[in-house]
Amino acid sequence: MNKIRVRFAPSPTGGLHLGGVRTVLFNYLFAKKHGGDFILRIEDTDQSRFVPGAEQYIFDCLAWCGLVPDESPVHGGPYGPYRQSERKEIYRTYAEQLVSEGHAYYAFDTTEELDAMRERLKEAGSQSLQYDHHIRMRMNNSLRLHPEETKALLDAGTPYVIRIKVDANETISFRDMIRGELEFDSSRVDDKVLLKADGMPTYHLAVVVDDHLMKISHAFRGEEWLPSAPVHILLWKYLFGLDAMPQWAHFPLILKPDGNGKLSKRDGDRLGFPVFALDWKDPVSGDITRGFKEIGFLCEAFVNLLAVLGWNNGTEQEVFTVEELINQFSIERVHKGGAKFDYEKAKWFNHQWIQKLPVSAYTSQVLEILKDKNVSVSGSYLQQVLDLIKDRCTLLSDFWDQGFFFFESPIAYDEASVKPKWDTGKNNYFDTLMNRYATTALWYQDEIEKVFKELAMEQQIKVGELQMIFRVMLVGSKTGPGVFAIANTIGQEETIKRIQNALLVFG
RNA sequence: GCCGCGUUGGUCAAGGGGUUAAGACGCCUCCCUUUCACGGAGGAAUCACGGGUUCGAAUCCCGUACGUGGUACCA
Repeated sequence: MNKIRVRFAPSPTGGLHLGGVRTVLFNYLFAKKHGGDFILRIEDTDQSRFVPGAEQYIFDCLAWCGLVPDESPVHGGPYGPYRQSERKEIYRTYAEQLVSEGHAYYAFDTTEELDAMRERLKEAGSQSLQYDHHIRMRMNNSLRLHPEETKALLDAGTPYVIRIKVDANETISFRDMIRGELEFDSSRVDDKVLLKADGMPTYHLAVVVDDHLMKISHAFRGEEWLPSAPVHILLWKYLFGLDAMPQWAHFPLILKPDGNGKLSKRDGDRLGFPVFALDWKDPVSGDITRGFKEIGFLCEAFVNLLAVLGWNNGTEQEVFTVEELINQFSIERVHKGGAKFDYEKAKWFNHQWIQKLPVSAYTSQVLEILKDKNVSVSGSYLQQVLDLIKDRCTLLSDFWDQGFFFFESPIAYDEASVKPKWDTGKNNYFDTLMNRYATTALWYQDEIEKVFKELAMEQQIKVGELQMIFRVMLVGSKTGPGVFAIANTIGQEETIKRIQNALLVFG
């Protein structure tokens, strides 16, 4: 058996969204599981849609996810170039070969003529508006024209495209690793353009040629490609033989959470969640679309949640490391039906990974968040804080909301909770507590709590109420981890200072 | 319109002729915590519909409905 080789072939037209990254992931997992190669090929054949920076962005996304290609325009490899625009001349050769073998033809129809043709078909009540065997003999192409006419047109430099000639009444069948045997009636397949007037190939020609030249063994892509698969099968048959054809699999779509349809960037904006892996800045409008990374996702969680969107291993396991995924992945267990994206579940995965990983794994990322808040702390102090509050964090950005009071004194107090409980007794208690804490020799959690409770007992005040007030003094609100753990972490001096500050407000 | 693909709780889903139809997210209740979370224990909620085949159908077959993708010199 030949070496397993798979490819992901995006076009650099904008941000890389969930569905794209999942396609990468499934390709990657399949390759790694079988000791194969994962190739990244840039499909930049549509010059009108080229977006500067989009290619680099794709590499950045892959790098963040840890899905590094074995071969690509930047990683190199023996089958380059890996950018289709740099392979332009290769495709023409194959297109011409198809023409000379009678499987394709030159078509000189202008855009206007094409529009007129569709208009006529529509008026005639035709159910299909395709350029196919029904109408091709009425169009301006080398099938209908005399060879001399065609030659004259060609010699005159008339713009033309090359179209595949799909014969009617043939059954085109192939096996999809996810969906099983699939059959199409060639009569319904149109004469797709293979080579455009600008000399660039369309996707249809380019995938087949490149998959062959790059020795791709398994061709996986999104379900949106299923309807054009017959064209690709035909091309394989005419060009390289069906025996050489890779095995196919078409992944289900990722759908929007509400309503219906394919998940798009717009849905994320509308519903308030990211759909891109990384922040994407539109080079024209300058608009920034937030990415999973910047919103506070760990790459481990992102990969994990994508993996189980349309795949599972048949057990109850949901949290997987990449190694586990590589080990257990199988195309056959990928679903046929599309899945609606659920952001709540996505966040749950991130929470799981924040708990699963040692805090040292993301300390530096939290440090970045703190830097934005103009807070600088030592790594060891931060690590201590992180361990205390990670349970309550779903996104990395939550570490600020859940732990800001470890880095700065409260600026406002939940007075509504404290006022009703406040009296001279409480005032006296905290005044004394301050002094006791000032003389506490060993500052650690149990001791802090012991001093606190002993004083409460002496003054015969209920500990519960005092604890709540103490918490508000240290934090500003009634939230956070154990109050004595907080006091222990922020330290003796700071604890006393905060009591003092609060006394000024409540007293 | 035509062609393709799909359809198990609100969502992700296991199960592929006999099950009390797993589990997870979310939701609700309770416990824990004199805070808020986390955690723990429960709960509500499902085989799209109609016909077959079969002793028996979520599971196999056929229709229908619904959804979705394609129908470009875009990928």
